[in-house]
Amino acid sequence: MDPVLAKMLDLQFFHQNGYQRRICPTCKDPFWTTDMERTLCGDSNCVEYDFLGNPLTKKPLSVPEMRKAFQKFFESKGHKIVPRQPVVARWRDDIYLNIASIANYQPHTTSGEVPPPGNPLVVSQPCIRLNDLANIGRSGRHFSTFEMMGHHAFNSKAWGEKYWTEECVAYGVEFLTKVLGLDQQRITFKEGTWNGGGNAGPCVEVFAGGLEVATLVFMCLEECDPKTVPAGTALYTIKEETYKMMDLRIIDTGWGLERLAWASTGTPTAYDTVFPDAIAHIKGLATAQVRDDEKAKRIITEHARVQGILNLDIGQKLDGLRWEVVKRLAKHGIETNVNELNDIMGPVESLYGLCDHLRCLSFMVGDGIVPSNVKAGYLMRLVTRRALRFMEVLGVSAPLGELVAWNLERLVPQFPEFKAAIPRAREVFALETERYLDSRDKGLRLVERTLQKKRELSTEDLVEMYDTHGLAPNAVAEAAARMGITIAIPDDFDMVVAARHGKAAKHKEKTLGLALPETDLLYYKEQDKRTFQAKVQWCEPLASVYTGQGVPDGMLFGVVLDKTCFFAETGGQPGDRGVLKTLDGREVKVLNTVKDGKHVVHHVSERFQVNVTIHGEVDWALRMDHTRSHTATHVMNQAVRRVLGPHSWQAGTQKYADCARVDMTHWRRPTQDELVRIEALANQVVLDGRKVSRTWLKREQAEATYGLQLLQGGVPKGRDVRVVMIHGKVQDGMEDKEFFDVEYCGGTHCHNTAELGAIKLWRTERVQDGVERFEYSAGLHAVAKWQGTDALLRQAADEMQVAPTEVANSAKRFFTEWKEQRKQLETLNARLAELESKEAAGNAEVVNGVKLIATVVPSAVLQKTATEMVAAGKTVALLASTDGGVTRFIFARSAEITIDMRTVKDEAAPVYAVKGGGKPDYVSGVAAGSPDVKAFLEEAKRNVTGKLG
RNA sequence: GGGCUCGUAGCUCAGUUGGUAGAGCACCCCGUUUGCAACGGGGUGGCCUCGGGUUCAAAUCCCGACGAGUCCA
Repeated sequence: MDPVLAKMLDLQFFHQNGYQRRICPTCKDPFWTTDMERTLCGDSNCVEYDFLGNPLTKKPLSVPEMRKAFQKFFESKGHKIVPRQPVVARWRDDIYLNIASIANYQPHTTSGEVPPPGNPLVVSQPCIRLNDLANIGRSGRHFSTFEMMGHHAFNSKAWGEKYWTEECVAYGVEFLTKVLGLDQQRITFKEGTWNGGGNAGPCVEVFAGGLEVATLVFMCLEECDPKTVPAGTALYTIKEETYKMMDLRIIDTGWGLERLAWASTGTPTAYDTVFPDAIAHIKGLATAQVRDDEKAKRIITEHARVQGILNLDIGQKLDGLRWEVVKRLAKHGIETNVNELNDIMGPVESLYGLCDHLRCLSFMVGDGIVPSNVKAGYLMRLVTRRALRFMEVLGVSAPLGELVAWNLERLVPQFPEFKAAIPRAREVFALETERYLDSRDKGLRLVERTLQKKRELSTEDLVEMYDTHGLAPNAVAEAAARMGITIAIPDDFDMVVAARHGKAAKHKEKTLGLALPETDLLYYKEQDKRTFQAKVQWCEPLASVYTGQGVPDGMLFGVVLDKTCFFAETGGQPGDRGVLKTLDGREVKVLNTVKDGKHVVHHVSERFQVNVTIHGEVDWALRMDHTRSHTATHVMNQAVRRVLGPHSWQAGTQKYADCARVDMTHWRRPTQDELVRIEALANQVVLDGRKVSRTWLKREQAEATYGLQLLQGGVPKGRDVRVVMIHGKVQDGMEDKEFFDVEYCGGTHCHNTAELGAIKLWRTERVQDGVERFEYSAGLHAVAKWQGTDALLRQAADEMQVAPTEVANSAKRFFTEWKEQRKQLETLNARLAELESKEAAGNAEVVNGVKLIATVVPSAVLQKTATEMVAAGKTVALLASTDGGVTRFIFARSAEITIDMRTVKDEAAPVYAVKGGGKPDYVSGVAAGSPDVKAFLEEAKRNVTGKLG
């Protein structure tokens, strides 16, 4: 560790309270302890648990009790208790799920911009981490979902000095020893560094009884680009990233709520402490035997004890691991073998895993995630499918939706907001279960089919089955085993899959890096102002993005003004167009307007001199179209949420002049009835003539008032945020609010929804599983859409010569009749072909016992007649048709004749310009150069006669 | 956001280098047996998702649309 950072961990607290600094011989890390006998650091990798059956605390505490004890203690130390955030990290664009309590305050508070909701504060934040899935249910301490209890202090000039390292560690020790009653000798502090979310700092990990219970991070570094920092800045490298000291110093602590509760009970695994009710409930539903005899109990307990110390890697083979455990159990005086261990631990691990996943899914569905094949929804599907597999192993036949609902009901006392999610959970998981079963059955059929053909599977096949059809290799191997075929899963399977997928590029915002004062955005001050005077600050050529649209490279210029009324493209709203005029009368078109950092760049095709005064004029008709599209988007977003439910969340938008679209999450396609209701509600809002306001607020104030629904449209930067609200009290049974919609938004908007005139929802599309795209138009463009569909209907009605109201009926009748008549035609053609072939057969020449037929038939029955003729046996059919203006032919023969009809065709080709081909017994084509079809057939007949003779 | 795969009878799917659209199940009829199940024979059922293109010829190849599945970040 860097000496500067290391020094921060050399605490007076340790020296004054009898701690000694030692180096752990196993992991080589330095640690602090008051136990003079202790040599090992206390990490679960280095020592075995010593608290199982021997709790660390005075009395056992449940999860809610432990949470309360923690919050009350830090409240007594001046911390404000703040509410949790959802498990889906909607305020972050770099992670999908909330992974730490500090994540709630990144990036805007950790950057110093936005004050925290309390300083210092304490929060118990539910987090979801899916990177250790293989350990969940197995290690005894890993959870997919856990609560990270954090006490955070943000020290800065602006926000004041709260407390730093000394107090932080002192609080921790006081909480553990005074509140929970731990013996100080059982606590150790291991030194380390921590990084994440763009920040880093030295830290101490707190261990007790062989269990890591907390990490106390002294966050004082921020990520930086070493090329751009001023010379002489001290740089620190942590895990290959470069950091520099920041102005803020943040106390970032993470206490494992579940682990502390576990330490207080000393049950065999943390799962027994965290979800005893769920374990009992699932056990009651399972048909698989979960052993709970005395030996099994001892094995489970000892297994948990030794498992803690073993490193479980995802890639590690389970058998090897089991064997390690068997050896370790032997040292503890328990005789067993891998088979027995598998029999006992297999069902137990599935039981624990299922309970964990039920909790995870409860939080996911409760906080509004919708299963999907992208983003957070994909992670939800992943966990759902794992839960379903655990249920299969355990023989639990109750619907997954019921289990999650059961779990949610038990969480409601702690998380009342989950109550509304219970009926949704039943529906969502019923649908997901169906999808899972469908996809699995389909996959297994594929495995069977493939194996019937090949009897083996290559690595390529396995990868294909996983990547394309979602079939895990072990599921494939199981299916193959049932067919008596053994499939070897290659060790490098994961790597082969990974190699198939390219690396995702880290996108970084590119800017021109102009050293100019910020552009004054007049459209935020006076949105209705369409003309203005300004000074040119900068004008340089840009690489043209308009090639093919009349602006060649080198002829596109970017103009930055000191102020502008031109709206710059952001948040899915296109940039303004218009003109820039100089005082001497030159007039230049603005093709587009974009943002570049804090500057607005106008795209023009002529150069302007810097410092000249120009007069700008915005294309107002276009601006108003964009404005209506934008306000209509807010109306539609909220209309969708009111009809489909509050879980439905915006996943992207784009506004155009004549239409706009919004992508919303939902677990299934909306029904026609729902679409009708959405469109009707949107138009009701238009009809209501609701006020639309645009207000600048401080971020913390806006979020305290309106919450996370503000983030529908994305995550704005900075502390000053613009809030767009559609006013008017709404009572729709779902919720009772003083307003219809409220969002962060930087776009232009109508003053009143009545200005929209009307909204026409004219199309929906499933852009991803779980994401529905709604396309609509506002104002006269909505009218145009209605007129468009009206015209189509009229056109269809005219074609059918019926009234528009009769179009559906007539179309149905026409289609039915068309099918019937087509069938009749086929029957007649078959009859005709039969007659043709009989007649021709009667007149056929016989050469060496082979009937040789050469005749002209209607093209409609050409093929059928040929088939008919050769089916009779010992026949060569040389048929042609001349209707339709082309000479088509088929040369076919019965199976027992050996002539290759392709050569007959080829030999006629030079004379008659024959094009065609086929198989030895059947060729077809056209004879383009045949004015006389009879001569053509005669020629072919002579040829065949020769070959028969 | 990126990648891969699939749309053929009511269902599950074949369909070879482009060359006569198929099987099993289901359904209907006849027969045998009869407590049911079953068995034998025959039959009904296809805008090969849609729109372009290439070709003498497209279910098949190419492009696009629509619909569905799946993996990765």
